[in-house]
Formats: sequence, structure tokens, C-alpha cells
Amino acid sequence: MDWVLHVDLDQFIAAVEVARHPELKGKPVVVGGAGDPMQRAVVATASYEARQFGVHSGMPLRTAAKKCPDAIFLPSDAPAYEEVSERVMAVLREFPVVVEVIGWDEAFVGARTGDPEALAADIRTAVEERTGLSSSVGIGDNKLRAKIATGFAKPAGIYRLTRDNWVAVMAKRPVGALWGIGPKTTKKLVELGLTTVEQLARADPAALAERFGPNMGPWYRTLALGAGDPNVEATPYVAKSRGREVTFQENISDEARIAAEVAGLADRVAQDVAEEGRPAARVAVKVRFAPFLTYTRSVTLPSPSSDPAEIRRAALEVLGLFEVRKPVRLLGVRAEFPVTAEGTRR
DNA sequence: TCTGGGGTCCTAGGACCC
DNA sequence: TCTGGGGTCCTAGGACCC
Repeated sequence: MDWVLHVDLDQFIAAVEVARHPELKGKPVVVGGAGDPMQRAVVATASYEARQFGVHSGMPLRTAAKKCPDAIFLPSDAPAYEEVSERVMAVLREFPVVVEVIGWDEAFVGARTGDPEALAADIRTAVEERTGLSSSVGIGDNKLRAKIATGFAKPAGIYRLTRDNWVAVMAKRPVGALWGIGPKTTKKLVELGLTTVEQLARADPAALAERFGPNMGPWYRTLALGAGDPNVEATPYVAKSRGREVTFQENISDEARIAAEVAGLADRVAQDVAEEGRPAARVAVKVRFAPFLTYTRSVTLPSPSSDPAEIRRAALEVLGLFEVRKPVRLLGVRAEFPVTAEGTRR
């Protein structure tokens, strides 16, 4: 029978850091930003020891430092994590399976086997032996169930979630337990009286379409039923856009400085576009004003281009569409590649 | 909770064309 | 000149995920 396994590394970034700084083992470790808890930055990953103090991903470092004053703060070292991630994925690919990478620290694995738990255990062992990293594996009959199963498997475990136990496991859980339903949608669903997965599963698709749109509404209901994509594909990732953004440690107001920052970001994006080997079709600029008001403006290029001068020109043109009245907290530039022929997904 | 950085997908309105 | 209905492109914003 065909199975979808979701392999997820436990506290990945913190684990990589502990692996190369063994003296940190067992201590609360928080990785994020430049490693300075006084700076504007957020937690990328906290070790389980730090999580005990209420520290979690996405939390401002400053807040993390208050919750866990004894934590060790480390800068985020993306190249190091990428390298370790590559090694983990290589281990997965040695199995007779299809590997679909969906992030630094996780991948779907498609496999035909009579004993998915045995396969999951073998994968966990191999990853541990070859990289020293602990992982958890969710087993499902589609990606949604495998992904949610991993949450029950953590840490360092294996859990199976299929149509057979979906209702028993999920029916009474809050809608936010579903992969794809976040805080905003949860709030709106609760307002409609749909608090649990079971209630959402029984909801009227037409009413959901009315509230959330023709696609998203009915899709939420199918999530509650446990429906998901059962196909794992190894097709390499093709970026649809490449962007760079920066949050300033102190807000900036000087117009010349703002333009210079946008130009610099545009140049970095142009470099990424060149590496991509495909021309960009649109250029967007993001501006976040104090306190936290975010706007995006964009233009379609006269014709797709990889020319750095053209990307920079377009970015500055788009910047000109903004009325800068308040101090600027963040600037971003993003290049979008032409839309390839193809319809819907999901 | 004084809220990063890198992405993806969906929605909706208006322009424009036939 | 009142009025159509469908299709596609462009743009801004929202939500979600890692």
C-alpha cells in the first residue's frame, strides 16, 4: 500500500547548534537574528529546554530574554543549516522512496510498503546515525494527515493518522489544529459557530464559500474531513519569486537613505534573479511604516528582464508610488517570475 | 508579543476587449 | 444611447507556512 510519511527534524536549528557546541546540550538555547536579544529580531528556533519557559518560534528575542534570562542566544547561520539539511535529505533519498522537500527541516516521503512504522523507524535511525539529529515521523494516507500526525509524534516519535482514526483523533480538536487554518481564519470560523473539526466538517459548503470565497471556503471543510494530496513528487523546486527585505534596528526617515536602501535591495534581488537564470516579470516594493503599517506596490516590467539596472530602475519607480510620511521600519524588494502556463493547484 | 525574513496561494475590483 | 456577459490582465491586500 502507498503511504505518505512526513519527516520533521526535532528543534532543527537549535539541534544543529548544539551538535557543534556540545557544551550547550541540555541548556536553553535560542537561535535568531544576530544573536543579540536586544535587537529587533525574532526566535527562529528554541531548544526544548527554552520552550519550557514559554519561548517559541516567531517570538521577539527581547521577549524571549525576559521569559528565559538564562537562555543562550545564538545568531542564525543559514548556510550551516542548509548544509546539514542537504545531508539529511540525502539520507532520505537512499531509501527506495520519493522525497519531496518542503523546508529546511522537513520532507514528505512517498513509499510503497506493508509496514510504514518499520520504514519510519528505519528512517529515524538512519538520520540519527548519519547526522546526529533526532526526527519525528508522521504516517498518513495523504500529506495533510501525515503532516498533522507529526505533531502527535513529536518529539522523537512516530504516529499514524489515516481515515481509520481521523474522526476519533481529530473530531473534538479546534479548527486551528488543521494545517492551513491559522489564527485569523480560526477566529472567523468560531464566529460562525464552527469551533471544532467536527463542526467544520458538517458545515454547509455554500455558507463557507459565501464567507471565505469560492475556493477557500469549501476547501476548509475538506480539510476538516481529512482530505489532502496523496501524491508525493520529487520534482525540484522552482521559485515563483525572489525577494529581499530588511528591518532597520532604528526607523529611518531620510528620503535619500530610503532610496539608497531600496536600490541596494534591488541589486541583491537582481543577483538572485541572475542566479535563477530566468528574467523577472514584475517588481514589487514593500514598505513598513512605524508603528507597523505595511504596504506593497508593484509594476509589471515592459518585458521580462534580468538586467540589474532595469530591476533597480523599476524598484525606485515603485518606491515613488509611496507617500512617505512616517518613519520607515522595513523595506523590501521582490521580483516575480512570469507565470508559467498551468491552472489551479491544491 | 512592540511584532524577522523567505516564500506561496487566494480574493476581489477595475480596466479593457470582444 | 440604454444595456449584456465572458474572459483576461493588472494590482493590492490578506492569510498562511516554515
